[in-house]
Amino acid sequence: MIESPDRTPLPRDFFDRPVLEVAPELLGRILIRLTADGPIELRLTEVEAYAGEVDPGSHAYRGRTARNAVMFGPPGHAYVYFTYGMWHCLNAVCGPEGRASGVLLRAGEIQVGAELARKRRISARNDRELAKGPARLATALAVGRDLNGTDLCNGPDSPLTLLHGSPPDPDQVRSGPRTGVGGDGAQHPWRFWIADDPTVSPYRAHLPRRRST
DNA sequence: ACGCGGATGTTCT
DNA sequence: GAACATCCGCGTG
Repeated sequence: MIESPDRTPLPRDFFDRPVLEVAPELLGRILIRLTADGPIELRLTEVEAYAGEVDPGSHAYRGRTARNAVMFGPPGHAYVYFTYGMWHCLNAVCGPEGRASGVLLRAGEIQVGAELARKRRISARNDRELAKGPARLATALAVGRDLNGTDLCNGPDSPLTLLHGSPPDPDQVRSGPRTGVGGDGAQHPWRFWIADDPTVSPYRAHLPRRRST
């Protein structure tokens, strides 16, 4: 028997908990993005936890700024940031309010609207690569800074919503060091993914870039 | 398969 | 002025 996925939205209470509890439980959840051309739905397969002001890897480590303000607000909202001059990444803010923690949504499987995602991800060589990586995920789902602060718990009429979906068996959840995080934030195994899932992005260690001229 | 450098612009020191 | 929660294309093996 296959149980059909639960298509009700995750309640705010789900996010209003310590981020290390929430992050692994986001695996298997359904992210719905409503675009003008139609809906895109993605099943989350890889996430990373960022623990706020106590976490050297977090954008909130040095306190509140204009960019990270949403992380300091109520849980269950989208924190979208722009990086490397080209890319956007999407987080789900967790609780309690003021803790400035969040979960980076790193990868997933596009289940609905793949034809829409392909238009934005021309370089993807197959559908498994459409959302294999945090910036690819945001690109595939047309997530930009305009969605920063969006309430993820509003229901399916919202531009961005997280549904209960079908969490994997706990035996299938893996964890390891976060990708692209260096320094004192590198050691914690705060990256979570579904075992053997082909849409999970490859691990890359943090590389200090040599400065060019 | 894997490693490297360039792209690009916002944010913070 | 440097770093950046990244990705892509091209080189080598």
